[in-house]
Amino acid sequence: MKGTTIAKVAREAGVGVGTVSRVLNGSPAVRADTRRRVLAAIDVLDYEPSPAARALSTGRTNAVGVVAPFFTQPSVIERLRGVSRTVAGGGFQLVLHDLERPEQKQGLFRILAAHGGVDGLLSISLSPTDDDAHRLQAAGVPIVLIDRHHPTLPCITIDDVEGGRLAAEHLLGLGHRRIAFLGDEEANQFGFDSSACRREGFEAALAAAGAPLAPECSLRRPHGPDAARGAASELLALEPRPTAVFATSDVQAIGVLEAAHAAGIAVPEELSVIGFDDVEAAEYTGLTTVAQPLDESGALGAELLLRALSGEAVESRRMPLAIIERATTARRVGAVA
Amino acid sequence: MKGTTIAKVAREAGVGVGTVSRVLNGSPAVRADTRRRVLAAIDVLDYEPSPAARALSTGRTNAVGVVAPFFTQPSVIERLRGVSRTVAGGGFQLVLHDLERPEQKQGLFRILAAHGGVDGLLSISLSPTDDDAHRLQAAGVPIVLIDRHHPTLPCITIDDVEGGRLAAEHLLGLGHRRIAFLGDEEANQFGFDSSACRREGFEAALAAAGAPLAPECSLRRPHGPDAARGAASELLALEPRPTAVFATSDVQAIGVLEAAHAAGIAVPEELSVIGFDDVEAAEYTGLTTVAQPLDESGALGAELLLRALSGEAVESRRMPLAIIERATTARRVGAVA
DNA sequence: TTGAAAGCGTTACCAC
DNA sequence: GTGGTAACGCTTTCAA
Repeated sequence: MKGTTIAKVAREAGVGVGTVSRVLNGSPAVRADTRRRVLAAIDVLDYEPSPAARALSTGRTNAVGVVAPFFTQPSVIERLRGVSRTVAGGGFQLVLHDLERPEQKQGLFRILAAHGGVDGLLSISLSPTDDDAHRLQAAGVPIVLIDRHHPTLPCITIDDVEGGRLAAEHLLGLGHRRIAFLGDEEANQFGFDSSACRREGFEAALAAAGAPLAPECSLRRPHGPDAARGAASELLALEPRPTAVFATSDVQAIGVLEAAHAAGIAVPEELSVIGFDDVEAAEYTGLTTVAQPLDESGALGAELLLRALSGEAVESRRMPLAIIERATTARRVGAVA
Repeated sequence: MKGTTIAKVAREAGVGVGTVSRVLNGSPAVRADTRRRVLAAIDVLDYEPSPAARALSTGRTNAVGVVAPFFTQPSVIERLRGVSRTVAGGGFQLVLHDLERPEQKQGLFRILAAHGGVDGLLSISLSPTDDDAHRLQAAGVPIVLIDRHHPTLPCITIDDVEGGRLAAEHLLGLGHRRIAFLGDEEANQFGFDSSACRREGFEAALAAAGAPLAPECSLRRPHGPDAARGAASELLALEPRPTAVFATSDVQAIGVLEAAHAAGIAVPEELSVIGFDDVEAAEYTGLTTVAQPLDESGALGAELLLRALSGEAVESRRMPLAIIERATTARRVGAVA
């Protein structure tokens, strides 16, 4: 019950508050029958300790903060699932900070770094400034980055360049030569650069195979299904029309699928489409994609943070990538096997 | 900086802690130039107040808890988006409690009800027990339910029965007579009953139109795409085959779409499919559905909670429903207009 | 093994 | 207007 304090419990049990505290915290230095009396009092009074008082006294909150551009990308949700499971499993609360606009990033880490808010931080797709990183370190607040590189902080990442290369090779292997690219705008205020890296790897592989990406076949648009649909329409109106498209996210790839459908272009017969991420919607839509372990990346990041919280040194990890071949890519008609 | 306390700021500014506190809390009772000195000291020392100390002193945490069966249903995510936006807008932190298994519900509300954790609670699709509800009230912790009815607590709901009726009427209006139903298992440990209510309204409307739901056409399965696919296959193997299916969630409806595709049955030409919720995937897949304002329900729930937190009395709200006609329903072949 | 008391960093009340 | 001080509820050290 609210209003029930450790002092009342102590009085009820006929012991000192120190003893109640020891029972609460599982200290072995309490005689068995004293413990029983205290437990009984706790039960009778329906006592629940105050997290605030505890936090003030110990300096630990038992909460970890998660900073994420929450709803911009479904992939974030899947990462969050892994984070949530692991954080809860470790007995921590999860304080979620959703960033919808880049300005909100300003000062967020700094506030979180200051004493009290959270014991540790998990940052999805977002990186603190150098200044914030120093602050966090000075404050002793560990942070783990997920889906973001950083020179000094522990990160859970993938090799985006390699991912682009994998997509290119898959398409190339199916005999495609005129291949289009659809990615995110590369100048963005959050500083996301995975789309750019994927493009790099993709372009390099294409060039190496003697089928360089034509400028008119390379589009970069704001992230989201609508922009993707529009961009895809442009791509499909090209002469000659590309026989395959690589989109740097499943969301965009699905936009391409829709545009193709609207234009009466059969996938994969007339157009192959490959995405990136392997979000749930990719399974729904039968999308071939470059899969990264989303849920696992969140879980691993959280696990690393938990370890850092218990004093262990942790280091960055790189997650594996794999092509999941579903129903949207096929051998180019007329291609030589 | 961690370690910087209000006392140090006071010393630096040459004032008492009370004055610093007043400045911090925007009290007008501070002379302008004193305020300036304090602000300067705060800046120099890079001071950030301790949430824990503040919480202990004021009894308020500035955090609201959100309890949700987080990842079982995509619809929850969309609700969460509205919640997050509104909660953050109100200057509160969002503490997320994901329930993956029903047992976890045990004790959760009770812990949250106790002093300290959060100032208020938002519960998505989940209801506290009567005992917990009393506890919350006794503790003065307001709670608002989203997507769940409750006799005494404020709720944001929809009329599920009406939703079922809408789906039936849409299909009936297109000339369908042999219509199938696919819903969730009605006995579940979370106590979800929206699927059952939708079925009720659906069945009633069908019966009223003289086209009662055939027993073999009514399937209830565990929620999720896989089970839905399986169930849909059964439905599609029926003789005579239903010409339309109502699934009580978009996730299940998408499973039906997949099964139809796999069986080579054309949608909507040979089979009409209507879902429920209008999640984002429904847009991707062109699914016709009974739409409920998911994001808005979260936002409204959070808004109500914020009001309750500021002492206002709040009352339940019912959200509107609407058929969104996309590409998966069509007039039955041979039906009389 | 236990009790008493000193913090932890705020806010809020009470004098001045 | 402003400074000092008593809470707030817990953990932890120090004695006993």
